[in-house]
Amino acid sequence: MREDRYHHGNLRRALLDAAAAEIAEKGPGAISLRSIARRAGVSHAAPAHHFGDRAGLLSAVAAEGFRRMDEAMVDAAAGADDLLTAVGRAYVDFAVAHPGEFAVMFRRELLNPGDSELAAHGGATWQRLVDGIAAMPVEARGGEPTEVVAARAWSLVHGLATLIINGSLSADDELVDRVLRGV
Amino acid sequence: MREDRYHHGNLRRALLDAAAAEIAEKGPGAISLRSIARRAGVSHAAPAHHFGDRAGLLSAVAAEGFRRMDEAMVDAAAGADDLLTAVGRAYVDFAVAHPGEFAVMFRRELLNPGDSELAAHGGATWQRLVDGIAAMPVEARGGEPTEVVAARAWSLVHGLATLIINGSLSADDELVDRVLRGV
DNA sequence: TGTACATCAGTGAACGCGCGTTCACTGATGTAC
DNA sequence: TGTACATCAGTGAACGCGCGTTCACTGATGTAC
Repeated sequence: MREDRYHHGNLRRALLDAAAAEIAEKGPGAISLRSIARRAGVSHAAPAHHFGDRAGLLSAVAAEGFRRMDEAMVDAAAGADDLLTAVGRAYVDFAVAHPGEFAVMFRRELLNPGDSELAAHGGATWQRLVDGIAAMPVEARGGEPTEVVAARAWSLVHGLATLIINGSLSADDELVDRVLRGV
Repeated sequence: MREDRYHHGNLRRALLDAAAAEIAEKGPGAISLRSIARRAGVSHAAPAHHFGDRAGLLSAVAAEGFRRMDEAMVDAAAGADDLLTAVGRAYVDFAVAHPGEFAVMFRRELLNPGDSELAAHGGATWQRLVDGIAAMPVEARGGEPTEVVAARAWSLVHGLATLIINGSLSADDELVDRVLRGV
């Protein structure tokens, strides 16, 4: 695909990638429509065609993040013997591998409240977690209610991912495994 | 204390409070030296006297956050029977009560790398956690190494606090308690 | 196969705005004598 | 107690810059005939 054509051909995709990379490098605050246009090598007005405004762009980044993370978790769950650990591991791995997306996925104040794609994907992940735990035998979850086990599992993986990304904890594979397994 | 004097008397304090409130409302990205000057009711150039620039202001907010959180955790530890839960609870409670400070404390890209006060306070909290766990009897931590237990405890409280603040989990007192206790 | 036309993606100049920074200043405070 | 002076905290006008947004435009593509 030529790079210097008038019609880019896949500009939306290129802008999303540029945005994720920029966020990963400098945080969501440093991003602007103009900065990602520069990064993608197009005119400063082009991003508005695809996303409308900053919130629209970030919402698209977040929605794609949810979609991909959900996908990774479903893949990890397929055929795993320790389901909760496998899915948790997929959560942490995705976040560490895609820090740009992860950095905006849970930042409501940066996103479009009405974005339907975002709402759909965001809710699905939590529901999948709750369903998985509800399906576990009662003794496997120490007799605790689903809600408590789910909140604890989510908190653990979310905190671990966050602390690794911001450099507070090392990304060491074995440490991650032991932290998740021991619960 | 008069409010309309030429010399404010406690402007640094007032600016820090204004910054924390503004961050809690709109996130760290929305903050500027000018916006907190407006909020504090002083001229737009005044904040530069105290903090130099944006990073200096946010570093001061973060440093004070660490100092206060550390204080709260020390208080909680005094005389608690279940030390880890009490300290973890203090961590979550502080974060939920001070979302503005918490939102910048772990965001290295927003802070001054060389800020000595910040470095001192940031390291102290983690060290206190590690020391506390190292002092626990081996059987109380399931024979796991201090490092793993500490990383898990930190991940859990950090994730729980983050998810409550961004609205993903409810701030319900009993849920928090059960999530922390059951580990 | 060719031609005409509608549609769409991206351009580039222009605008007004809030920002950080600079700088000469003014008002208040503290200290020396 | 009074006076002079240094220091410090905060002011307000001015600047250049990057931003989002608008808008008339141009170039490419797809479709009807």
